[in-house]
Amino acid sequence: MKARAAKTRRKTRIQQENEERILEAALEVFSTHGFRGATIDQIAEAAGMSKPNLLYYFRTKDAMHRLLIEQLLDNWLDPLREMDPGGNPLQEIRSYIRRKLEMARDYPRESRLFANEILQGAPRVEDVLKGELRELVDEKAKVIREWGRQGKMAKCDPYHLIFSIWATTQHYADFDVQVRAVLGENMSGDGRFEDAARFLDQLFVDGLKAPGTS
Amino acid sequence: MKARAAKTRRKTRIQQENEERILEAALEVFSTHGFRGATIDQIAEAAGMSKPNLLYYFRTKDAMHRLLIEQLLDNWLDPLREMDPGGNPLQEIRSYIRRKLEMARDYPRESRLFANEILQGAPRVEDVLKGELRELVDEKAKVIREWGRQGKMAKCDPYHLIFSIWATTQHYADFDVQVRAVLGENMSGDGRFEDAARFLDQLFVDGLKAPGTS
DNA sequence: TAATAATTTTACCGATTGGTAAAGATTGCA
DNA sequence: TGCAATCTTTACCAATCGGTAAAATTATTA
Repeated sequence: MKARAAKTRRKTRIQQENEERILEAALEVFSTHGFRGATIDQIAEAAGMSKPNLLYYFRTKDAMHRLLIEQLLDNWLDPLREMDPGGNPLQEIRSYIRRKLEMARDYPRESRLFANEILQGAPRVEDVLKGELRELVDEKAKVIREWGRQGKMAKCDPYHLIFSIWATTQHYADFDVQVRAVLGENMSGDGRFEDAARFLDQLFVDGLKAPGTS
Repeated sequence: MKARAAKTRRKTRIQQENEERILEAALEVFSTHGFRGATIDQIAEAAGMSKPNLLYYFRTKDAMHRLLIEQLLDNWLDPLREMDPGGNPLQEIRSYIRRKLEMARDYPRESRLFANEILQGAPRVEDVLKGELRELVDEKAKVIREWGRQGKMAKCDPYHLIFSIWATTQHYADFDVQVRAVLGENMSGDGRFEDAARFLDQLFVDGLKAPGTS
Protein backbone atom coordinates (compact mmCIF):
# COMPACT_ATOMS: atom_id res chain seq x y z
CA MET A 1 0.00 0.00 0.00
CA LYS A 2 1.24 3.46 -0.89
CA ALA A 3 1.57 6.12 1.71
CA ARG A 4 -1.52 8.28 2.16
CA ALA A 5 -4.17 7.74 -0.44
CA ALA A 6 -5.96 10.79 -1.77
CA LYS A 7 -8.89 10.11 0.48
CA THR A 8 -6.97 10.22 3.69
CA ARG A 9 -4.94 13.30 2.79
CA ARG A 10 -5.56 16.15 5.17
CA LYS A 11 -7.54 19.15 4.00
CA THR A 12 -5.80 22.34 2.99
CA ARG A 13 -6.80 25.65 4.50
CA ILE A 14 -8.01 26.83 1.09
CA GLN A 15 -9.91 23.62 0.56
CA GLN A 16 -11.58 23.97 3.94
CA GLU A 17 -12.64 27.54 3.28
CA ASN A 18 -13.86 26.98 -0.26
CA GLU A 19 -15.86 23.90 0.56
CA GLU A 20 -17.63 25.85 3.27
CA ARG A 21 -18.37 28.74 0.92
CA ILE A 22 -19.68 26.35 -1.70
CA LEU A 23 -21.93 24.48 0.71
CA GLU A 24 -23.30 27.73 2.05
CA ALA A 25 -24.08 28.89 -1.47
CA ALA A 26 -25.47 25.51 -2.48
CA LEU A 27 -27.80 25.48 0.53
CA GLU A 28 -29.10 28.89 -0.47
CA VAL A 29 -29.75 27.89 -4.07
CA PHE A 30 -31.00 24.34 -3.56
CA SER A 31 -33.38 25.41 -0.79
CA THR A 32 -35.08 27.97 -2.98
CA HIS A 33 -35.12 26.15 -6.32
CA GLY A 34 -34.97 22.45 -5.53
CA PHE A 35 -32.39 20.12 -7.00
CA ARG A 36 -33.46 20.25 -10.61
CA GLY A 37 -34.22 23.95 -10.54
CA ALA A 38 -30.78 24.83 -9.20
CA THR A 39 -27.84 25.29 -11.56
CA ILE A 40 -24.14 24.94 -10.90
CA ASP A 41 -23.56 28.39 -12.38
CA GLN A 42 -25.96 29.89 -9.85
CA ILE A 43 -24.20 28.19 -6.97
CA ALA A 44 -20.78 29.16 -8.30
CA GLU A 45 -21.82 32.78 -8.59
CA ALA A 46 -23.30 32.77 -5.08
CA ALA A 47 -20.05 31.29 -3.82
CA GLY A 48 -18.06 33.91 -5.70
CA MET A 49 -16.06 31.56 -7.86
CA SER A 50 -15.99 30.16 -11.38
CA LYS A 51 -17.90 27.03 -12.26
CA PRO A 52 -14.83 24.92 -13.12
CA ASN A 53 -13.26 26.06 -9.88
CA LEU A 54 -16.31 24.94 -7.95
CA LEU A 55 -16.25 21.62 -9.74
CA TYR A 56 -12.69 21.17 -8.56
CA TYR A 57 -14.07 20.79 -5.04
CA PHE A 58 -17.34 19.03 -5.82
CA ARG A 59 -17.16 16.94 -8.93
CA THR A 60 -20.90 16.92 -9.54
CA LYS A 61 -24.02 18.86 -8.65
CA ASP A 62 -25.26 15.71 -6.99
CA ALA A 63 -22.23 15.54 -4.70
CA MET A 64 -23.04 18.93 -3.22
CA HIS A 65 -26.67 18.09 -2.73
CA ARG A 66 -25.91 14.73 -1.16
CA LEU A 67 -23.53 16.21 1.37
CA LEU A 68 -26.03 18.91 2.32
CA ILE A 69 -28.81 16.39 2.79
CA GLU A 70 -26.48 14.17 4.79
CA GLN A 71 -25.48 17.00 7.11
CA LEU A 72 -29.10 18.00 7.46
CA LEU A 73 -30.33 14.58 8.44
CA ASP A 74 -27.65 14.43 11.11
CA ASN A 75 -29.39 17.14 13.11
CA TRP A 76 -32.91 16.80 11.80
CA LEU A 77 -34.00 14.05 14.14
CA ASP A 78 -32.18 15.26 17.24
CA PRO A 79 -35.13 17.16 18.75
CA LEU A 80 -37.28 14.04 18.65
CA ARG A 81 -34.48 11.86 20.01
CA GLU A 82 -34.26 14.12 23.03
CA MET A 83 -37.84 13.41 24.03
CA ASP A 84 -37.42 11.67 27.39
CA PRO A 85 -39.71 8.73 28.20
CA GLY A 86 -39.05 9.37 31.89
CA GLY A 87 -39.99 13.05 31.81
CA ASN A 88 -43.31 14.76 32.31
CA PRO A 89 -45.33 14.00 29.15
CA LEU A 90 -46.87 17.37 28.44
CA GLN A 91 -43.64 19.07 29.35
CA GLU A 92 -41.72 16.78 27.00
CA ILE A 93 -44.10 17.55 24.16
CA ARG A 94 -43.88 21.25 24.91
CA SER A 95 -40.09 21.09 24.82
CA TYR A 96 -40.12 19.12 21.61
CA ILE A 97 -42.34 21.69 19.94
CA ARG A 98 -40.11 24.46 21.19
CA ARG A 99 -36.99 22.80 19.81
CA LYS A 100 -38.59 22.17 16.44
CA LEU A 101 -39.80 25.76 16.30
CA GLU A 102 -36.34 27.03 17.11
CA MET A 103 -34.94 24.96 14.27
CA ALA A 104 -37.49 26.42 11.88
CA ARG A 105 -36.50 29.89 13.03
CA ASP A 106 -32.73 29.38 13.03
CA TYR A 107 -32.37 27.04 10.05
CA PRO A 108 -35.17 27.86 7.63
CA ARG A 109 -33.08 27.03 4.59
CA GLU A 110 -32.37 23.56 5.87
CA SER A 111 -36.08 23.08 6.47
CA ARG A 112 -36.87 24.19 2.93
CA LEU A 113 -34.15 21.97 1.51
CA PHE A 114 -35.80 19.04 3.22
CA ALA A 115 -39.28 20.14 2.20
CA ASN A 116 -38.21 20.43 -1.43
CA GLU A 117 -36.76 16.96 -1.29
CA ILE A 118 -39.90 15.40 0.19
CA LEU A 119 -42.21 17.38 -2.02
CA GLN A 120 -40.42 16.13 -5.10
CA GLY A 121 -40.79 12.51 -4.08
CA ALA A 122 -37.77 12.12 -1.79
CA PRO A 123 -35.72 10.23 -4.39
CA ARG A 124 -32.54 10.76 -2.41
CA VAL A 125 -33.74 10.15 1.14
CA GLU A 126 -36.37 7.49 0.82
CA ASP A 127 -34.24 4.86 2.53
CA VAL A 128 -33.60 7.13 5.50
CA LEU A 129 -37.31 7.81 5.83
CA LYS A 130 -38.18 4.15 5.74
CA GLY A 131 -35.28 3.20 7.97
CA GLU A 132 -33.87 5.50 10.61
CA LEU A 133 -36.80 7.91 10.69
CA ARG A 134 -39.44 5.26 10.87
CA GLU A 135 -37.69 3.38 13.66
CA LEU A 136 -37.30 6.52 15.73
CA VAL A 137 -40.92 7.52 15.26
CA ASP A 138 -42.09 4.00 16.09
CA GLU A 139 -40.08 4.13 19.30
CA LYS A 140 -41.41 7.51 20.38
CA ALA A 141 -44.94 6.60 19.35
CA LYS A 142 -44.81 3.73 21.83
CA VAL A 143 -43.72 6.13 24.54
CA ILE A 144 -46.54 8.54 23.79
CA ARG A 145 -49.09 5.75 23.67
CA GLU A 146 -47.87 4.50 27.04
CA TRP A 147 -48.20 8.00 28.48
CA GLY A 148 -51.80 8.00 27.34
CA ARG A 149 -52.43 4.56 28.78
CA GLN A 150 -51.07 5.67 32.14
CA GLY A 151 -53.43 8.64 32.15
CA LYS A 152 -50.59 11.14 32.10
CA MET A 153 -51.97 12.77 29.00
CA ALA A 154 -54.89 12.38 26.63
CA LYS A 155 -55.00 9.24 24.57
CA CYS A 156 -54.38 10.04 20.96
CA ASP A 157 -52.83 8.68 17.80
CA PRO A 158 -49.13 9.29 18.46
CA TYR A 159 -48.14 9.16 14.79
CA HIS A 160 -50.54 11.89 13.78
CA LEU A 161 -49.53 13.87 16.83
CA ILE A 162 -45.93 13.80 15.64
CA PHE A 163 -46.98 14.66 12.08
CA SER A 164 -48.92 17.62 13.41
CA ILE A 165 -45.96 18.88 15.35
CA TRP A 166 -43.73 18.57 12.30
CA ALA A 167 -46.31 20.28 10.11
CA THR A 168 -47.05 23.21 12.39
CA THR A 169 -43.47 24.01 13.28
CA GLN A 170 -41.89 23.55 9.86
CA HIS A 171 -44.69 25.60 8.36
CA TYR A 172 -43.04 28.75 9.72
CA ALA A 173 -39.91 28.02 7.70
CA ASP A 174 -41.37 26.42 4.59
CA PHE A 175 -44.31 28.80 4.14
CA ASP A 176 -42.51 31.83 5.50
CA VAL A 177 -43.49 33.96 2.51
CA GLN A 178 -47.16 33.23 3.08
CA VAL A 179 -46.95 33.78 6.82
CA ARG A 180 -45.32 37.16 6.25
CA ALA A 181 -47.84 38.12 3.60
CA VAL A 182 -50.71 37.43 5.98
CA LEU A 183 -49.22 38.89 9.14
CA GLY A 184 -47.61 41.85 7.41
CA GLU A 185 -43.92 42.50 7.04
CA ASN A 186 -43.75 45.02 9.84
CA MET A 187 -43.93 42.39 12.56
CA SER A 188 -40.48 41.25 13.60
CA GLY A 189 -39.37 37.68 13.13
CA ASP A 190 -38.95 37.24 16.87
CA GLY A 191 -42.45 38.51 17.50
CA ARG A 192 -43.91 36.02 15.06
CA PHE A 193 -41.88 33.28 16.65
CA GLU A 194 -43.05 34.08 20.16
CA ASP A 195 -46.69 34.27 19.10
CA ALA A 196 -46.38 30.96 17.31
CA ALA A 197 -44.73 29.32 20.32
CA ARG A 198 -47.47 30.58 22.62
CA PHE A 199 -50.23 29.39 20.33
CA LEU A 200 -48.73 25.95 19.77
CA ASP A 201 -48.28 25.54 23.51
CA GLN A 202 -51.94 26.32 23.96
CA LEU A 203 -53.03 24.06 21.13
CA PHE A 204 -50.95 21.03 21.97
CA VAL A 205 -50.55 21.36 25.71
CA ASP A 206 -53.54 23.15 27.15
CA GLY A 207 -55.78 22.09 24.33
CA LEU A 208 -58.27 24.16 22.48
CA LYS A 209 -61.19 23.88 24.77
CA ALA A 210 -64.16 25.97 25.72
CA PRO A 211 -63.80 27.70 29.08
CA GLY A 212 -65.54 26.08 32.01
CA THR A 213 -64.25 22.63 31.14
CA SER A 214 -60.76 23.06 32.51
CA MET B 1 -64.01 46.78 -35.79
CA LYS B 2 -63.56 43.50 -37.58
CA ALA B 3 -65.84 40.59 -36.85
CA ARG B 4 -64.69 38.29 -34.05
CA ALA B 5 -61.11 38.86 -32.95
CA ALA B 6 -59.00 35.80 -32.21
CA LYS B 7 -59.58 36.19 -28.50
CA THR B 8 -63.34 35.97 -28.70
CA ARG B 9 -63.41 33.06 -31.14
CA ARG B 10 -65.07 30.01 -29.71
CA LYS B 11 -63.00 26.97 -28.77
CA THR B 12 -62.79 23.98 -31.06
CA ARG B 13 -63.52 20.49 -29.75
CA ILE B 14 -59.89 19.53 -30.40
CA GLN B 15 -58.65 22.67 -28.72
CA GLN B 16 -60.84 21.95 -25.72
CA GLU B 17 -59.61 18.38 -25.37
CA ASN B 18 -55.94 19.14 -25.91
CA GLU B 19 -55.85 22.05 -23.52
CA GLU B 20 -57.32 19.79 -20.86
CA ARG B 21 -54.79 17.04 -21.53
CA ILE B 22 -51.96 19.54 -21.40
CA LEU B 23 -53.10 21.12 -18.16
CA GLU B 24 -53.50 17.69 -16.61
CA ALA B 25 -49.98 16.75 -17.66
CA ALA B 26 -48.58 20.11 -16.61
CA LEU B 27 -50.12 19.78 -13.17
CA GLU B 28 -48.50 16.40 -12.78
CA VAL B 29 -45.06 17.62 -13.81
CA PHE B 30 -45.06 21.06 -12.16
CA SER B 31 -46.33 19.64 -8.88
CA THR B 32 -43.49 17.14 -8.61
CA HIS B 33 -40.61 19.22 -9.97
CA GLY B 34 -41.53 22.85 -9.42
CA PHE B 35 -41.54 25.45 -12.17
CA ARG B 36 -37.85 25.53 -12.95
CA GLY B 37 -37.41 21.80 -12.55
CA ALA B 38 -40.18 20.99 -15.01
CA THR B 39 -39.47 20.86 -18.75
CA ILE B 40 -41.81 21.37 -21.66
CA ASP B 41 -40.63 18.07 -23.15
CA GLN B 42 -41.68 16.27 -19.98
CA ILE B 43 -45.12 17.85 -20.04
CA ALA B 44 -45.52 17.16 -23.74
CA GLU B 45 -44.63 13.53 -23.27
CA ALA B 46 -47.02 13.19 -20.33
CA ALA B 47 -49.73 14.75 -22.48
CA GLY B 48 -48.90 12.39 -25.33
CA MET B 49 -48.01 15.00 -27.89
CA SER B 50 -44.99 16.66 -29.47
CA LYS B 51 -43.47 19.74 -27.95
CA PRO B 52 -44.24 22.06 -30.88
CA ASN B 53 -47.78 20.76 -30.84
CA LEU B 54 -48.09 21.58 -27.17
CA LEU B 55 -46.65 25.03 -27.79
CA TYR B 56 -49.39 25.59 -30.33
CA TYR B 57 -51.85 25.64 -27.45
CA PHE B 58 -49.70 27.26 -24.78
CA ARG B 59 -47.12 29.59 -26.22
CA THR B 60 -44.82 29.44 -23.22
CA LYS B 61 -44.07 27.29 -20.20
CA ASP B 62 -45.08 30.23 -18.07
CA ALA B 63 -48.55 30.39 -19.66
CA MET B 64 -49.32 26.84 -18.53
CA HIS B 65 -48.09 27.48 -15.04
CA ARG B 66 -49.96 30.72 -14.68
CA LEU B 67 -53.25 29.20 -15.74
CA LEU B 68 -52.79 26.30 -13.33
CA ILE B 69 -52.03 28.60 -10.44
CA GLU B 70 -54.97 30.78 -11.37
CA GLN B 71 -57.38 27.83 -11.44
CA LEU B 72 -55.93 26.59 -8.17
CA LEU B 73 -56.38 29.85 -6.32
CA ASP B 74 -60.00 29.92 -7.43
CA ASN B 75 -60.81 26.94 -5.21
CA TRP B 76 -58.03 27.20 -2.69
CA LEU B 77 -59.72 29.68 -0.41
CA ASP B 78 -63.23 28.31 -0.68
CA PRO B 79 -63.09 26.14 2.46
CA LEU B 80 -62.15 29.13 4.57
CA ARG B 81 -64.75 31.34 2.91
CA GLU B 82 -67.41 28.84 3.92
CA MET B 83 -66.65 29.28 7.61
CA ASP B 84 -69.87 30.75 8.96
CA PRO B 85 -69.71 33.50 11.61
CA GLY B 86 -73.22 32.56 12.69
CA GLY B 87 -72.51 28.87 13.17
CA ASN B 88 -71.31 26.94 16.18
CA PRO B 89 -67.62 27.89 16.56
CA LEU B 90 -66.10 24.50 17.31
CA GLN B 91 -68.35 22.90 14.71
CA GLU B 92 -67.28 25.48 12.14
CA ILE B 93 -63.64 24.83 12.85
CA ARG B 94 -64.20 21.10 12.69
CA SER B 95 -65.90 21.45 9.30
CA TYR B 96 -63.16 23.69 8.01
CA ILE B 97 -60.53 21.16 8.98
CA ARG B 98 -62.54 18.41 7.35
CA ARG B 99 -62.87 20.34 4.10
CA LYS B 100 -59.18 21.17 4.01
CA LEU B 101 -58.30 17.56 4.70
CA GLU B 102 -60.57 16.39 1.92
CA MET B 103 -58.84 18.75 -0.45
CA ALA B 104 -55.46 17.37 0.57
CA ARG B 105 -56.78 13.87 -0.08
CA ASP B 106 -58.56 14.59 -3.35
CA TYR B 107 -56.25 17.21 -4.84
CA PRO B 108 -52.75 16.44 -3.59
CA ARG B 109 -51.11 17.64 -6.78
CA GLU B 110 -52.74 21.02 -6.49
CA SER B 111 -51.53 21.22 -2.90
CA ARG B 112 -48.00 20.37 -3.96
CA LEU B 113 -48.12 22.85 -6.83
CA PHE B 114 -49.01 25.54 -4.33
CA ALA B 115 -46.40 24.34 -1.84
CA ASN B 116 -43.70 24.41 -4.50
CA GLU B 117 -44.67 27.92 -5.43
CA ILE B 118 -44.56 29.19 -1.84
CA LEU B 119 -41.38 27.30 -1.01
CA GLN B 120 -39.62 28.89 -3.92
CA GLY B 121 -40.52 32.37 -2.79
CA ALA B 122 -43.98 32.73 -4.37
CA PRO B 123 -42.74 34.94 -7.22
CA ARG B 124 -45.96 34.39 -9.16
CA VAL B 125 -48.55 34.67 -6.39
CA GLU B 126 -47.17 37.21 -3.99
CA ASP B 127 -49.81 39.78 -4.84
CA VAL B 128 -52.63 37.30 -4.22
CA LEU B 129 -51.14 36.40 -0.85
CA LYS B 130 -50.85 40.02 0.19
CA GLY B 131 -54.22 40.90 -1.26
CA GLU B 132 -57.09 38.48 -1.46
CA LEU B 133 -55.67 35.91 0.96
CA ARG B 134 -54.71 38.41 3.60
CA GLU B 135 -58.07 40.13 3.50
CA LEU B 136 -59.93 36.86 3.85
CA VAL B 137 -57.76 35.72 6.75
CA ASP B 138 -58.12 39.08 8.47
CA GLU B 139 -61.89 38.80 8.17
CA LYS B 140 -62.05 35.28 9.55
CA ALA B 141 -59.55 36.09 12.28
CA LYS B 142 -61.92 38.73 13.56
CA VAL B 143 -64.71 36.18 13.65
CA ILE B 144 -62.60 33.70 15.61
CA ARG B 145 -61.44 36.35 18.02
CA GLU B 146 -65.03 37.39 18.60
CA TRP B 147 -65.97 33.77 19.27
CA GLY B 148 -63.30 33.65 21.94
CA ARG B 149 -64.43 36.93 23.46
CA GLN B 150 -67.99 35.62 23.72
CA GLY B 151 -66.74 32.54 25.57
CA LYS B 152 -67.89 30.20 22.81
CA MET B 153 -64.43 28.76 22.45
CA ALA B 154 -61.00 29.19 23.97
CA LYS B 155 -59.28 32.49 23.35
CA CYS B 156 -56.33 32.02 21.05
CA ASP B 157 -54.37 33.73 18.33
CA PRO B 158 -56.65 33.26 15.32
CA TYR B 159 -53.89 33.75 12.76
CA HIS B 160 -51.74 31.00 14.17
CA LEU B 161 -54.80 28.82 14.53
CA ILE B 162 -55.44 29.18 10.81
CA PHE B 163 -51.76 28.58 10.01
CA SER B 164 -51.87 25.41 12.09
CA ILE B 165 -54.93 24.14 10.27
CA TRP B 166 -53.30 24.83 6.91
CA ALA B 167 -50.07 23.17 8.01
CA THR B 168 -51.57 20.03 9.50
CA THR B 169 -54.00 19.33 6.68
CA GLN B 170 -51.76 20.16 3.74
CA HIS B 171 -49.02 18.12 5.34
CA TYR B 172 -50.82 14.96 4.24
CA ALA B 173 -50.57 16.01 0.60
CA ASP B 174 -47.22 17.78 0.58
CA PHE B 175 -45.31 15.31 2.76
CA ASP B 176 -47.19 12.27 1.56
CA VAL B 177 -43.99 10.34 0.86
CA GLN B 178 -42.81 10.85 4.41
CA VAL B 179 -46.17 9.99 5.92
CA ARG B 180 -46.27 6.75 3.94
CA ALA B 181 -42.69 5.90 4.84
CA VAL B 182 -43.47 6.23 8.54
CA LEU B 183 -46.88 4.59 8.57
CA GLY B 184 -45.96 1.87 6.09
CA GLU B 185 -47.33 1.46 2.61
CA ASN B 186 -49.77 -1.28 3.53
CA MET B 187 -52.23 1.09 5.18
CA SER B 188 -54.81 2.32 2.70
CA GLY B 189 -55.10 5.97 1.83
CA ASP B 190 -58.61 6.12 3.22
CA GLY B 191 -57.44 4.60 6.48
CA ARG B 192 -54.76 7.22 6.84
CA PHE B 193 -57.24 9.93 6.04
CA GLU B 194 -59.75 8.77 8.63
CA ASP B 195 -57.09 8.47 11.32
CA ALA B 196 -55.83 11.94 10.50
CA ALA B 197 -59.33 13.39 10.60
CA ARG B 198 -60.00 11.80 13.97
CA PHE B 199 -56.76 13.04 15.45
CA LEU B 200 -57.15 16.59 14.16
CA ASP B 201 -60.68 16.71 15.55
CA GLN B 202 -59.32 15.69 18.91
CA LEU B 203 -56.43 18.14 18.75
CA PHE B 204 -58.31 21.20 17.57
CA VAL B 205 -61.78 20.57 18.93
CA ASP B 206 -61.54 18.51 22.07
CA GLY B 207 -58.06 19.66 22.83
CA LEU B 208 -55.18 17.59 23.98
CA LYS B 209 -55.94 17.46 27.66
CA ALA B 210 -55.28 15.04 30.47
CA PRO B 211 -58.33 13.02 31.51
CA GLY B 212 -60.19 14.24 34.57
CA THR B 213 -60.16 17.84 33.41
CA SER B 214 -62.99 17.52 30.93
C1' DT C 1 14.80 28.90 -3.44
C1' DA C 2 13.75 25.30 -6.35
C1' DA C 3 10.56 22.02 -7.15
C1' DT C 4 6.33 20.04 -6.22
C1' DA C 5 1.64 20.03 -5.09
C1' DA C 6 -2.60 22.59 -4.96
C1' DT C 7 -5.55 25.87 -7.06
C1' DT C 8 -7.61 28.77 -10.70
C1' DT C 9 -8.49 30.17 -15.36
C1' DT C 10 -9.45 29.72 -20.26
C1' DA C 11 -11.44 27.36 -23.66
C1' DC C 12 -14.28 24.12 -24.77
C1' DC C 13 -17.85 19.86 -25.31
C1' DG C 14 -22.18 17.29 -26.23
C1' DA C 15 -26.83 17.25 -24.40
C1' DT C 16 -30.79 19.65 -23.16
C1' DT C 17 -33.33 23.79 -22.59
C1' DG C 18 -37.38 26.98 -24.22
C1' DG C 19 -39.02 28.27 -28.38
C1' DT C 20 -39.70 29.12 -33.84
C1' DA C 21 -40.53 28.56 -39.05
C1' DA C 22 -42.84 26.59 -42.24
C1' DA C 23 -44.53 22.76 -44.73
C1' DG C 24 -47.94 19.07 -44.41
C1' DA C 25 -52.13 16.85 -42.75
C1' DT C 26 -56.69 17.14 -40.99
C1' DT C 27 -61.03 19.16 -39.95
C1' DG C 28 -65.36 21.60 -40.37
C1' DC C 29 -68.42 23.97 -43.14
C1' DA C 30 -70.72 26.43 -47.35
C1' DT D 1 -67.03 18.48 -52.75
C1' DG D 2 -64.02 22.18 -52.41
C1' DC D 3 -61.69 25.30 -49.62
C1' DA D 4 -60.30 27.83 -45.72
C1' DA D 5 -59.24 27.36 -40.99
C1' DT D 6 -57.32 24.48 -37.75
C1' DC D 7 -54.08 21.28 -36.28
C1' DT D 8 -49.64 18.48 -36.47
C1' DT D 9 -45.12 17.37 -37.88
C1' DT D 10 -40.33 18.06 -39.32
C1' DA D 11 -36.46 20.51 -38.97
C1' DC D 12 -34.33 23.66 -36.78
C1' DC D 13 -32.14 27.64 -33.47
C1' DA D 14 -29.63 30.20 -29.85
C1' DA D 15 -28.98 29.82 -24.99
C1' DT D 16 -28.05 27.24 -21.17
C1' DC D 17 -27.20 22.90 -18.98
C1' DG D 18 -23.64 19.69 -16.41
C1' DG D 19 -19.11 18.66 -16.95
C1' DT D 20 -13.95 18.23 -18.95
C1' DA D 21 -8.97 19.18 -20.62
C1' DA D 22 -5.20 21.34 -19.96
C1' DA D 23 -2.58 25.39 -19.45
C1' DA D 24 -1.46 29.04 -16.13
C1' DT D 25 -1.06 30.50 -11.62
C1' DT D 26 -0.43 30.33 -6.64
C1' DA D 27 0.82 28.18 -2.29
C1' DT D 28 3.64 24.81 0.30
C1' DT D 29 7.55 22.56 1.69
C1' DA D 30 12.12 20.05 1.24
